[in-house]
Amino acid sequence: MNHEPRPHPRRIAGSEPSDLQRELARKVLARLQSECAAAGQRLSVPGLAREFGVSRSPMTGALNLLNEAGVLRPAEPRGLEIARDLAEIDVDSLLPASPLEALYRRIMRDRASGKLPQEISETELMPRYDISRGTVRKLLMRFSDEGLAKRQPGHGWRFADMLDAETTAESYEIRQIVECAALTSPRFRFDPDRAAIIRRAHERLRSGGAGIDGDAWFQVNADFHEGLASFSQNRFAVEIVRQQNNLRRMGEAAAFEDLPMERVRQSCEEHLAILDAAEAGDREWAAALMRRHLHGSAMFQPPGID
Amino acid sequence: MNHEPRPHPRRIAGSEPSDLQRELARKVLARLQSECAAAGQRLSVPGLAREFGVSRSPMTGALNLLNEAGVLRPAEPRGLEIARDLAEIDVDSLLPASPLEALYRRIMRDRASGKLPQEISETELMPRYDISRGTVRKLLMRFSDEGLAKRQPGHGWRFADMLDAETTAESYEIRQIVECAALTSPRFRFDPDRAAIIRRAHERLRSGGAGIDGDAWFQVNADFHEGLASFSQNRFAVEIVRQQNNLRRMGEAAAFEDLPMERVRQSCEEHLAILDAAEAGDREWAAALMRRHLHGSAMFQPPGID
DNA sequence: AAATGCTTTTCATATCTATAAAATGCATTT
DNA sequence: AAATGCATTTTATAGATATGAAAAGCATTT
Repeated sequence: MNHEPRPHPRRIAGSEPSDLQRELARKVLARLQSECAAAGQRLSVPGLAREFGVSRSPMTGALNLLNEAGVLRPAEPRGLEIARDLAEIDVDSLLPASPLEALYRRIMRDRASGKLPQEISETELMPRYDISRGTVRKLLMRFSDEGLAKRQPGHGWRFADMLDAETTAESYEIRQIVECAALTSPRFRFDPDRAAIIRRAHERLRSGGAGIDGDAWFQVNADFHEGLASFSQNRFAVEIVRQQNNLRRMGEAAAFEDLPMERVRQSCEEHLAILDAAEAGDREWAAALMRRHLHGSAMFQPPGID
Repeated sequence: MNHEPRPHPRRIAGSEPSDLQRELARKVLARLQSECAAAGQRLSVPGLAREFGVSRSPMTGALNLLNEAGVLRPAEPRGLEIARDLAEIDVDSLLPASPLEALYRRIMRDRASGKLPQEISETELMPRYDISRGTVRKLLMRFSDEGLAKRQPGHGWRFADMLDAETTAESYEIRQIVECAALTSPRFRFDPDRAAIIRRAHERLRSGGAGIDGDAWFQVNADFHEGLASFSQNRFAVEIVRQQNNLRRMGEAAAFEDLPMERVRQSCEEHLAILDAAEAGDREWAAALMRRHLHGSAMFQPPGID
């Protein structure tokens, strides 16, 4: 046990950042984009740390990462500020997902496509993806958090049901129930700022800019449904919508087919109409539209188009 | 590394059974009670194992435990059968909960009563309850499974909000939405067997037999709501009701006050009326009663009385 | 007062081996 | 055909240490 000064604890430029720092960097960038933040704006580490529920250390690392990537630049007399226009940046190519995140998605795809069985043991996964038990645990815990897997009583884990027609029908039913009720809840309160962000995302998509892949559409879609649910001021409603989104994400991971652009555009229109009705205070009408929207989507397999 | 014969892998009578085996034994006993199973009935290990989702090994251990406790006896020419009348048996005193289970409840109580903060680290819990890190993880994972705690991005865990008036109101709102919708779902299918079990439990409670503590009432109550939700044939509805029950269990763990017997009796009546309406096929009426039932309960603090 | 940059402290992960327990297989019985 | 009892294999937990990362404190700057 020696007491020599240890190496500098902060991340050295060029060394590998932690998974958390990478993910934070991606989230911060995405958030700045959705806010349409402009070059020159300074960023507050404590503020962002609070917003994302972490301490200053990893957030400092995340901003350094963005600095190295050229998104931010040192500000005078200190701190960091936005270095350039963010609208054109594609988050995924500038800051690839962390290895852990990539693995997570890979496993999800493998499960969705049937390459992984519904029930599986940790030791089965270790050699398969060449990872340690700890990593397996971390990944499975994340699946568990998102309601996509459960630990079985004795040994092993079990992925959630999905894909099959029955589960899909039940999913649409519960979404219809909860989302429509959220719209007509007495505690409903429309949040214009959030609505504006949702609208902007839809319009960008509708106008057919670059990078409209399935993932992008899925995210816009999920944000719409989650956002509307959040207007009900009921955290459980939001939780339910979020979990349903996760489930659908898993189902969709299987379908690699390109999405029918026409359907996407129509869904966008429907979303915007619902948003308009909600903003105008005509919540019964918004709920009716939502019911129809979800009902219409349910008719089309595979899930993911709504 | 030697190759001498290892000790017998099956549990030796008198040695400590595993947590899983204890919990299985308790569940099997409870299930036999609710079925009003009679002395002399033989038990099938493979059948029970399948029913509870485990392999034969732990189920064999669980039945041996019940044998040692005098609930079962060896049958001719082999196997085990019920040894005596089960109606009078109090599960908790005959087969105390496993140490892990006891710890789980203790932590829940401590959290509910404010002895534990909402945010907490694993290392804080280790010395506090004198347990290893592994045990802490297992317990926290269970809290997480039941929606009562979440891992935070960086370090530490965070228990779910509860108790405060706002969360309670949101909880009642979502229950009203989901449970009433479940009753009027087009896929609703009444299950007479399950209903009979629920009825029996209520009647036992109403007639004021021995051992009517808060826990017993809570369980009957939870089974009622979960059972009715299950008639909707929608697994997500059941999941939601279950999670809400877990939340309320946590909230209730704080309130040690004795329950007002009059309120319990009234709730029983309301439950039975809802069940009757559902059985008679008058589901709109059942939903109306349910709405009123949940609304009435919401007026009374603390939660737990419904 | 609030943010920054750095330091110190606390916390959790990685990795290993030993061991306990659950899952599975199989011959045998009914 | 299905259940039992026993044997074997597979799977996960326990315990302990080294190490890396996040949280928290503090002086300094604006």
